[in-house]
Amino acid sequence: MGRGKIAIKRIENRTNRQVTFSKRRAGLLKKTHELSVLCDAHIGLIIFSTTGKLYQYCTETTSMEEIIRRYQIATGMRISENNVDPYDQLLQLEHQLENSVNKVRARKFELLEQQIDNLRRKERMLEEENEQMFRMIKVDDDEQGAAWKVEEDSDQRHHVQVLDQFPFSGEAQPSSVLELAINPHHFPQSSSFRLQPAQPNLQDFTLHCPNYAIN
Amino acid sequence: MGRGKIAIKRIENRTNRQVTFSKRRAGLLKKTHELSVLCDAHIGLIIFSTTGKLYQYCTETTSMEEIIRRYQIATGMRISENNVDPYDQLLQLEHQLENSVNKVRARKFELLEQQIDNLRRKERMLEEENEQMFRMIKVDDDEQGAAWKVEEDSDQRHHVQVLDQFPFSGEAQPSSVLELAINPHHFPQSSSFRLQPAQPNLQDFTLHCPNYAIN
DNA sequence: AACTATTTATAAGA
DNA sequence: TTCTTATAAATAGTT
Repeated sequence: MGRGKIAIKRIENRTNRQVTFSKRRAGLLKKTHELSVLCDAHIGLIIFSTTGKLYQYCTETTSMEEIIRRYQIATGMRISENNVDPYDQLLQLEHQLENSVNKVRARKFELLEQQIDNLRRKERMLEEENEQMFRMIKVDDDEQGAAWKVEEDSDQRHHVQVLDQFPFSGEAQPSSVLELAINPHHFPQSSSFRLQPAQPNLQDFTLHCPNYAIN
Repeated sequence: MGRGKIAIKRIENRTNRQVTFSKRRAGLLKKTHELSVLCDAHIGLIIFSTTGKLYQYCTETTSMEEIIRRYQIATGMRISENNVDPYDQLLQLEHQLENSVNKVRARKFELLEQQIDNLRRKERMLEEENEQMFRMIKVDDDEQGAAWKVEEDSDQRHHVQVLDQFPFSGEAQPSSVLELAINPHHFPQSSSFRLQPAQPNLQDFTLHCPNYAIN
């Protein structure tokens, strides 16, 4: 329609394209409006020019938001599929943060459990030590008049020192909380306390002092 | 354009309207496509018929999602304004769940801290008890030949029993994890262990056995 | 932006 | 619906 017929393909002449865009855009908006009014249809038309400028038409009795919402419902379009730039980036960031927080939490929990384990072990040790001493006292009571001798070169408070040196794994805190997420094995299990040092000492002590007396 | 001219107002004749809708809809889609191709524009066209049927056109090199996203960015259309029904409900649910999870986590952490506190207290008690007994043995060693007498009616293992009875606050588990969020004071602090029972017993024991001897 | 020859769209009828 | 066709409308190229 015009002085000549044109093929439907991109107009390479810049000015020509711009002019045609203006004319046809107006025509399209007019026809959109006519269809909307004549046929009582809800129409949304969004046009972005090559330069990025926005032109739109929307049926009077509704809004573009309403039409988009209806469109999304009708097509089952997922919320995340639009707003990719600002929303998806936030979503990704959220996931990353969540991931980090979970790692921190897991590590924190691990440390607490280690602490509890260490305390439990220490407790058991102290109880056994305690009981052994009570047994010693009891035996002495039974074997009236018997006595023992503490070797002078043995350190009577060795057991206390051992406990004080107790290298509680997990009780030392990492310099930064973020390290927990970055290096979840900040405190390797191999550095955990081992029971051996304390018990043999107590055993030794007991073996070397087999006899004692209470008056 | 046609045999006669028509006014741009809703076509009341149902059949006529339907026919016009079909014809003009096709024309609009064609013209939309032509504008898009000729002028290299990004166009999205959404049409809902009176009966609610969806027709759409979208420039080939893009997607309706992309156009809607661009439109939302260009107009500053807020995300929450569309998808109010399904999205906001999910958002609220998410917030509620998050809130509950945080309460559960807080309560869990509280329980762990209580456990650690209890173990610490028990540890301190055992160490003191232990040290006292060592002091007794040491004194005996210094006062060579001296002896003590354990009263037969006192329970030598009382200290162990006290520890076994230790009512660790927080170690009993609530029946359901959800209870933690609902009732954060499931285990009141008032039911926590108190130190008094153990120490006096040991003091008593020590006082009653001031003298002992080691051979 | 206005003009206008032509093409295209479509209203009404079949 | 679809086809036909007279006619209205749109618009390409020109000014």
